[in-house]
Amino acid sequence: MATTLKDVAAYVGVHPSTVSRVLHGKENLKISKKTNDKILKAVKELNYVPDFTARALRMKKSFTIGLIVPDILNPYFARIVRRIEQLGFDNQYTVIVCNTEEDQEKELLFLNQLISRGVDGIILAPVQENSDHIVSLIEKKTPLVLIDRIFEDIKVSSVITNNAESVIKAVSHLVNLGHKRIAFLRGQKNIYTIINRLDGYNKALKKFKLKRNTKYIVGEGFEFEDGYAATQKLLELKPLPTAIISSGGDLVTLGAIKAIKENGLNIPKDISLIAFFDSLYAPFLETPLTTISHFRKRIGEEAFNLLLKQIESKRKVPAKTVCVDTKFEIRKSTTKVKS
Amino acid sequence: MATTLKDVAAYVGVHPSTVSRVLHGKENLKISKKTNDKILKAVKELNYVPDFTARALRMKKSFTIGLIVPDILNPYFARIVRRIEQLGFDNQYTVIVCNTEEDQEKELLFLNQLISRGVDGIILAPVQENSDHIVSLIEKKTPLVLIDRIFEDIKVSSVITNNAESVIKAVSHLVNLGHKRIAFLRGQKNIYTIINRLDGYNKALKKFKLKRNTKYIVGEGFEFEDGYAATQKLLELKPLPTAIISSGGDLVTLGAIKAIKENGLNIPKDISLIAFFDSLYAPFLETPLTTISHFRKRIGEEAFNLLLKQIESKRKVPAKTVCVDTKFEIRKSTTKVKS
DNA sequence: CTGTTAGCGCATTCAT
DNA sequence: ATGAATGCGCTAACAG
Repeated sequence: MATTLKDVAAYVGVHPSTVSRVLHGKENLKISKKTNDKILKAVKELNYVPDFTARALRMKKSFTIGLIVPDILNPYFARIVRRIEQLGFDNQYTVIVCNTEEDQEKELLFLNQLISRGVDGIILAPVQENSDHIVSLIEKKTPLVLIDRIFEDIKVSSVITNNAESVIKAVSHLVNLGHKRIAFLRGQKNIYTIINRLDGYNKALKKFKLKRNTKYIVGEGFEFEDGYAATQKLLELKPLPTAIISSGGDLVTLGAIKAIKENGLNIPKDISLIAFFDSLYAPFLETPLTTISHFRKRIGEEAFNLLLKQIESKRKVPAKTVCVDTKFEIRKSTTKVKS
Repeated sequence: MATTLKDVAAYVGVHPSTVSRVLHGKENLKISKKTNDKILKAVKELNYVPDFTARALRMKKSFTIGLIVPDILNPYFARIVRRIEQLGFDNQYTVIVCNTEEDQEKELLFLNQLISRGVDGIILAPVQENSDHIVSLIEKKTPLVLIDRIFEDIKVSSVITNNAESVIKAVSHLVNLGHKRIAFLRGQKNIYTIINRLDGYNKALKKFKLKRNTKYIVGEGFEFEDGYAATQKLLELKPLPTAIISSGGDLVTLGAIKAIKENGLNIPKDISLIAFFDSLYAPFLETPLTTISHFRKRIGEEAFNLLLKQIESKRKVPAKTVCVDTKFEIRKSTTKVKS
């Protein structure tokens, strides 16, 4: 049995409430130095640790936040999660991380679990098949911050990245190298991020007056195998694309690389590759990758701060969307088009 | 305000305790189907979600476990964490993940935080500078499982891997390729895992009658830069080693690769490399790596099960140490020694 | 079968 | 400056 407030109080010979007051000591005006010291000493001696559960129940504040992401194995989310945990630690918040694996049902389950545990707020990268539960969360005034993926018709604080612009920059780079047939490996479908990247792709085609070939847009999933399969399909096409932009993240890109290699093609000699890629392995790959990467720590920080503001402010904080830039790094996977 | 048991009870016209019973329905023998249904219906209608905090306080059981690892960005731990979270989810436990960053003080802080939050048990990959807090944890009978790193003089359930044997296998492979000057890039010092790997290295040298050169044993840290610096030092040595075994994990190995490249050396032509490496990028690197990797999911499972057994058993469960095998995969980073 | 009572450990309001 | 009383939401022991 752990020692409680009551134990400490009995030990010193005061009332539990006095001990409680000393421990929080907002207005020290109201406690005699003598008992204060005695209590502090007793706390040490008895090795008293406050019971967070009881406190949470009483104060209706758990000093816990929930963080729901698709998958912590994804280096993109891993880094964001790490940063948020760090900031949580610094600010006395515990963070509970949940992995949806892009499963909408799990997201809902986790959300309820977190609510039931009385978290003070939630940071969520939603699966985006459905948004009803998110709306109802907002209605209940649960502090909430969306990352990466937002619903354009729902007003809520969020942190996103400038996906469209990143792709335009990438296409521009390829165009400068003489590429005209640029394929787009979408990765997952129907996700805000991907939709925007695709949007950037389309805009770029228009801007640089390139012909749009629907067959050059492939990919439905976010796993290694999805990238592999989609790229396979791509490489069976008649006029082969001379470049691919992989927007599905690290795993999808790895799958794409495997497919390209298996088709006896060389990166970048036969085909150039630009990828949304966040792991630090990019420079060490067989062909060091030209990448679009994220300032992941920054994203974590923005999200945490946005949430903390909501939690700690008594009044409703107006929704705010922060957009974080991406980083374009040219390495060896892009080169001039074969003439 | 969320709806409570009381609200539901009032709505139906029964006593709160009845609602509670229905919701847990152990022995349904004791509740009339009629009220049961009425209550269930009310729960739905009022969208009642039980308050975990209150329940935890009352039952002295939080359905939460703590998981403390050095760093979730490390693919080794990331996968283990993911698996444990998954199993937690399946078993109705929430898991709180903490990253020590190899900081002993942080470990202690996290431990106290977890205790204070009333976790039902803890899985810990300790920093291993100190073990007092772990001993006192055991004395308090907190269910505990150590992973990866254990203290030989402390009896507690744990999951480890057969480090020494893995290295012997690696050395054997190199010896078969004709290598005689094999260096050992330790990575971090004074960690159970590393000590054992080094031990395996020494045993292997003896077994294969290779001369031991203290200068061939380098490395003190677990970061990219540590691997880079240690390898630099190694490559300044007079008779260059013909092979390196990197025992410091993914980041250290990446650092080593960078150093080797910068010295104008080729893997494996000039120098062979075997690494403890767990990310799935290994086959995609410039030189696909010959690796010793872990069955990380398995490790997570063993740890979780060991913990769950302790948590759910009423009587003390005898400490048990599970050893999980490693996987040796030969790729392109090892070859016959130059003659 | 169901209501009553009690209390987990704490913070807080009201006394004094 | 401190004690007493109350209750957060829930479960469990005991009645009936």
